[in-house]
Amino acid sequence: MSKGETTRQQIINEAMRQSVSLGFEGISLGGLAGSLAMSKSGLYAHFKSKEALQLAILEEAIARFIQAVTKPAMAKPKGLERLRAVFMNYLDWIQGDKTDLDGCIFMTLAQEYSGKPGPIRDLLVASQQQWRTALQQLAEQAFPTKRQDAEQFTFEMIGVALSFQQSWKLIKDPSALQRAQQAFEHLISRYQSE
Amino acid sequence: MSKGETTRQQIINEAMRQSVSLGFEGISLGGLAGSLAMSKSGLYAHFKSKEALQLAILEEAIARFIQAVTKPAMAKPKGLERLRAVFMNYLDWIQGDKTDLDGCIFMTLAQEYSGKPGPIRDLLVASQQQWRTALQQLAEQAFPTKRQDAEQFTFEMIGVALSFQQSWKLIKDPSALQRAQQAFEHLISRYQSE
DNA sequence: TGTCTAAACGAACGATCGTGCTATTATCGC
DNA sequence: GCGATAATAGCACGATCGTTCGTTTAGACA
Repeated sequence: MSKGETTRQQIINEAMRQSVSLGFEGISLGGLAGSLAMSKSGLYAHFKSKEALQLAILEEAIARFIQAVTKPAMAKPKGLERLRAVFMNYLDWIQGDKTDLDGCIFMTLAQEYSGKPGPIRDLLVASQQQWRTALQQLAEQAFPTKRQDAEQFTFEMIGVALSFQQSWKLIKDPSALQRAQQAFEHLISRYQSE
Repeated sequence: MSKGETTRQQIINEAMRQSVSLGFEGISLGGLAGSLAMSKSGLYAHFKSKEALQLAILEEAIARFIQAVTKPAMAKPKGLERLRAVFMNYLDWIQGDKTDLDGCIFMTLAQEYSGKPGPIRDLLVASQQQWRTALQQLAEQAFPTKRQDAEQFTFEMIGVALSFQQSWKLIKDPSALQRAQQAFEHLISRYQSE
């Protein structure tokens, strides 16, 4: 990897970390350059615009999410076990201990770009739909007798994750993780019944 | 009401509307003044600082939330019916048709101030805890035999609301409302069983 | 090692940010 | 209606924003 590509990755890495809490509008190129101990213009030379940097961050985040949440679960056997693994990886992703990102950047951007059209929103929505589709397929495999309810399952599972992030990051409720796991188990047992 | 108090309310009103989608950092006093067809300094004279304006917005939002969600439900009989009314009002609040706020400002601020200490975060957290406590009490009244599970119920119900906002505002899923209602009914029937 | 190209820098741009100050205008009690 | 006072406007401030420029430093390959 060339020198330029290396620093470009470092920029994206640091920018991604800051974006989790500050959002894409909250990060500044000057502040970023300061965090990386380099000049603002030197940093800017790696991207055509701030929006191009934001898109690069989002693309990198999507890749990391798949790498951290989806992919490792594929080692598990198809069905409930795989679904459970994805959920646990998802909670880990939200906690951010392993990715040192404290929080889920997609939840930050979902708020920021709910009412703001443009290429960033488009990519974000596309990635979210892809994620929901993937979850839906996992649910169909886990509950083959209730394939038509997989979309509803996805809706509720995402809700558990969102509630977890809010309880954990904002309220700082120490029982948030336990509550999320318990909610997931109840959700599962509901779709297993009959 | 004096002239000053009137325009102060208009400022807060417009600022609140913009804050839902842009967040508290995203609103600018210049832009706000432009939207209200008044000078930036004329607007600024009503508040000691931008943060004071933000606090005023949040206080007003809390008051409106109670007025729109909590209070009307008190007309319903104690128990499940009242709990259901609160949930429905909550969904209305998130949709924002009646408050013309498109979206729940608390969800926007929850993201923005998760990792940003200060008086705004303090007030936001306090209001959220109050909201959770209120929901918990409603759940205890609705399911008297499962009083120790009321906190878990609250966690999951908030998750349904969060998932609804995401599906409705970001993904624009037309079945979001139905999914939320269905999730709530399943949640209720779980706590009613036995 | 010398040369060419890539990478980083420093300075400056116009614009906008939040925040003061002073002056002008409108409101309200007598 | 007049005078005191509240409300709004105008202007400028230092700072920071994203962006562009020309220059200098560093890396990569011959």
